[in-house]
Amino acid sequence: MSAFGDFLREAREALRKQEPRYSLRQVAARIGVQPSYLSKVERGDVGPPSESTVIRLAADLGEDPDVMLALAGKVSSDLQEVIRKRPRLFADVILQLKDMPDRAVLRLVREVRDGDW
Amino acid sequence: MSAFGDFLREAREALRKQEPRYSLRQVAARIGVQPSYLSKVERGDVGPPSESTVIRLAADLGEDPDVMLALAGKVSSDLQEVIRKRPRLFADVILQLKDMPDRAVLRLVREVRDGDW
DNA sequence: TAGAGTGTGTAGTATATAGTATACAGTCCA
DNA sequence: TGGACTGTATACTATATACTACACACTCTA
Repeated sequence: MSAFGDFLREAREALRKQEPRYSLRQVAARIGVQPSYLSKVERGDVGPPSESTVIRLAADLGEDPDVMLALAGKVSSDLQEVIRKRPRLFADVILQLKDMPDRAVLRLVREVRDGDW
Repeated sequence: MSAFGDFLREAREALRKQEPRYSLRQVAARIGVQPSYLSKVERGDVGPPSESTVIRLAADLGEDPDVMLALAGKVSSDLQEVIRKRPRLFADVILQLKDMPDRAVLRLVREVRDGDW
């Protein structure tokens, strides 16, 4: 049971139904890893790849890199920069998010997106 | 110039003014690392320590572990679990936070904290 | 029915991470 | 003025990370 691997395999298989260029081997070739490795990643046999590999993967599959990085349990390096600049603030946000029920987070996201900040 | 190291040294030196038990060597001994290593961390000679070491450090100095982890550019493993459960949602929040000015984030944090979610 | 393409199993590896071990020079103060 | 303490420099290291290389069995189709 691997969140990242499952997501990856489903996304790739969905694309593969339309275009054969989304076979495991061809994707692996395009993003520059061995097919055996990508296979292991998809089956959760090994952990999620490095940040740069996740990003190349997201680009090839047309997925949102931030979502894929989140699934991989990583924090993108540009986000790390944001955090580093205001760690206290970020820690506060995190603290709130931890205890918040899903609907609250959803509401928060919507408010943030739609509000005039 | 190391955000984590500077914060650490300042926090420790401040405590040291009151109690000599906050010398570099004694802190190192209590949290279970070599003094030479802690010295390098404080001066930014090496990167921030591992998550568990950061947490022991925060506990010994009476600092907020989430703040220190944020300064270390890390995401605590329990937060990673939260993210893993709803990566899309989190990616959305992150996306917003990236572009938000400081005052907006502050306001957001306050609203979240004080609001009845 | 051979050849191209498919996914996967096994074994090994380069690099980064997160430190250790020991030695050294300076300070404090009894 | 010598012992206990301070921080730091140098050299080395165990473990984890993020893969590679290659071989194998299967399927599809021309």
